[in-house]
Amino acid sequence: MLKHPSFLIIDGMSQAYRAYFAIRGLATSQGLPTNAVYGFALMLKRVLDKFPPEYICVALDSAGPTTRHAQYDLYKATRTKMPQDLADQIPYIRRFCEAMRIPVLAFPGHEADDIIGTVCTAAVGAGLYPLVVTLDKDLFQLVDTILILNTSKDDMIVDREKVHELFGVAPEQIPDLLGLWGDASDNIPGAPGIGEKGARDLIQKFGSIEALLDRAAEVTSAKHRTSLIENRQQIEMSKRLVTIDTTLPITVDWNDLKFRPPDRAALTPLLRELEFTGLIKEYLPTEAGPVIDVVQSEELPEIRDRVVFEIIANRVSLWTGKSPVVVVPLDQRLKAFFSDDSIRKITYDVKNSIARLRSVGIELSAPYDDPQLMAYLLFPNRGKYELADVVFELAGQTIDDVRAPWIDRLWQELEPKVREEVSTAYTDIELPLAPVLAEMESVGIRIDVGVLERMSGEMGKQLDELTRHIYELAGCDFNINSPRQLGEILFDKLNLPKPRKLKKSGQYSTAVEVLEELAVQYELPRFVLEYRQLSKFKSTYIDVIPTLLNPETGRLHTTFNQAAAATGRLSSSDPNLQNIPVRTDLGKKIRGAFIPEEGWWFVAADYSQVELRILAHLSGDARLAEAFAAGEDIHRRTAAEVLGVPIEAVTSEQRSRAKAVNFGIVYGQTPYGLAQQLGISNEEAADFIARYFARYQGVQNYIESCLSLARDTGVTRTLFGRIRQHPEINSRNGMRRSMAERTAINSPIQGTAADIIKLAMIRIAAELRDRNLRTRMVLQVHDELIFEVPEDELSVRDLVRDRMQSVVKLSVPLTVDVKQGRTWEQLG
DNA sequence: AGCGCCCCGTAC
DNA sequence: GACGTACGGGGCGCTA
Repeated sequence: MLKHPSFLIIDGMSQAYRAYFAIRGLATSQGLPTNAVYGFALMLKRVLDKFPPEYICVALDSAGPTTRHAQYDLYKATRTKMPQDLADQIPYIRRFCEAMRIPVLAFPGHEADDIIGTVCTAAVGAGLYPLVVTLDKDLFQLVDTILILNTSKDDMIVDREKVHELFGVAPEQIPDLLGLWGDASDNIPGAPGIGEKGARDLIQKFGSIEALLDRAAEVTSAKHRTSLIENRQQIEMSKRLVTIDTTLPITVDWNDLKFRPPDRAALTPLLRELEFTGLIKEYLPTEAGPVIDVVQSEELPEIRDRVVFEIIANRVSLWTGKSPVVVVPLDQRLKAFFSDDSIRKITYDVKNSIARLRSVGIELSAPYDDPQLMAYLLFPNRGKYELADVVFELAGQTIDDVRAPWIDRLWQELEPKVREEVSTAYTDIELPLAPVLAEMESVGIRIDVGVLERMSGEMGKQLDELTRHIYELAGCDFNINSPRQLGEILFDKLNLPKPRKLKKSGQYSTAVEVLEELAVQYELPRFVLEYRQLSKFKSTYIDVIPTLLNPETGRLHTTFNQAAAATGRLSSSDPNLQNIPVRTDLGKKIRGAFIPEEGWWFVAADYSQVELRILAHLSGDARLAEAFAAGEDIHRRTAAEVLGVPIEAVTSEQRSRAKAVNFGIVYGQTPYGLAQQLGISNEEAADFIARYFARYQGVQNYIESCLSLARDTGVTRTLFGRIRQHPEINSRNGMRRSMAERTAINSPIQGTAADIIKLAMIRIAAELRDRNLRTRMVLQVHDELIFEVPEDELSVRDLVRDRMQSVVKLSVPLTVDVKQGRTWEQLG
């Protein structure tokens, strides 16, 4: 990813500050505070190891007023003075840089930002690629000229796309954004009443502060419009203040900035003086050889039958079982290695590795293994499967930058267990699914951004209006988004009938059931309910999705998390496309923004009642199986059975109650839960459930045997052997025990459904490929697959239905409904 | 400022 | 307390 020759610039002040606050209490035995120097040195080592540059410098502020103070006498006026024990460490940071032979650039009257801007501009002119280590938002305006490395965010590299993702605007619009937003730490006022969100919306719409001020009359929010008109000069000045000057009168001799090895004679005593004994080893290794060699791929060391690989940025780390870890560029020369079927390739997070390899035209060939998927299958309750977490849990070790040997160690430990415990789920489901998911993520889904933008504008207006009404009815302004403030207004100020209090916070609940009940009688909660829905949809979907689009293709690329849900389901994030609204009209409108390629179709195929069918299969309940075999409306049939009425006589009310019971059974429902759901008494609910079990005794017996097995073994399994532990199944704490019982009932059912659709995805993906079809799978929503299909391939509807239905043979039929449409909405 | 927890709400 | 699985936004307190 990084281009060479690279030029590394450390924003010394921001790094010193960060280290100072992040590390507390570090000092030498003499009492000299060293936390900032230490943090700085640690950061530098990490950065140099990971991104060894050709040129390097550190930029520092100088004491005294700068050109910005001349423009604005209150510049940084509110900033508290640098703490003395940090100021005392700055000379040591300078000495440290000197010993490292890294030039320090600082010029009286000029800020580090402007120095960085000027030097980087010159560097680009000299054919270098600057990488700036900083936390300062201002510098993001230079991205493209530079890349930014954020060491406190897992070494995130910020490029143009990332700036867009973080701020919603292009790098060159950052001064406009900050000019409106202001910057409290530098005492830059910005536009009063316009915060981060407001500023972003306005800049996205108008492009720049100049255009915005010219066309202020077009601004829809009255608050924003007034602020813009009244504070014109202040806003223009704010923009000037946050704009980085790239034209300082500095000349750079690139020979001085060449990256050189440290001056050992100076560095050793300095590190001793600072008592950084650990760092002496890091910076001045005495061991025979380096741990990491950078070599060309022709020089790969002798390979054994398995090789661990990891791809970071544009480098591939390879580990063959003994030092060194070899680091090679990610390019076509590795093709032979990755397609060699005599080598077992081991990588952590194989979906990601496959995607990275495909980006350079390499396909990962079997055999391969992924200890992350192994850990997920063996311990699905963990929730997090970052390498560091898993190593810590399994080996109790804290890992460092050299990760490949840890991956190997995990593989050695987990591989036999996986083969013993969850072989089918691993070999036949998760491993072959990874390349399918990688492909789906890379394909993405097309978005009609105009639909969302129009909705956003309209909803913004409605929200402004609702806000006005709500404030009026409340008799004061407050934050409607704050459940606490809302609760106080409704129940303390206005004395509406008080609801239950929440268990963790003791606050009044303002959940939808509570507000709906109040809404029968009062106006305010009605408005709040409307506000809630608008604001939820706008902030979660409508305003977020456009910021996540690939700017070149206009497509949206979610991440399908393969090691996340304890039951074996996938999850989706950034954005979560598995919870796009579907029920309300507004939700449908959002789905209308998801579109296939011009002239193509969406085809959706969903399993009908898959969890109840699985329950029928797993339980062997004859009555339930019979209903499915007969192709009956299952909820209607349940109502008829439970209420003892003919199926034709079931009312829609009765059917909907039966539906709630059917769902409840799958979730391990209690009478109380059902009563809440249906608004009936606990006794009625208990009676309903009892009648259900009397009619469906196979289901009752299944649940009992499932619990009994869980109590004995501590685990449950799906039809394909996917395991889940239930450690609290025998807990003496009743609440925890009940929770464990519910998960023990639900997991085999939900997990089997997950296994089935995953198998179908693998089969369908293989078939689409083998038949050279252009149709592509774009989404999975637990029991539904969505495809993007060219007009002349619409016959894949039959293929998809058939493969989904036949992927596993159950004692009841699996049926799949297929629909097609020109938007996602039309698939509903 | 960044993180984690809480409340709330969306999906299946 | 009270029906399973997720993700995520905003509020808010804590910490650094």
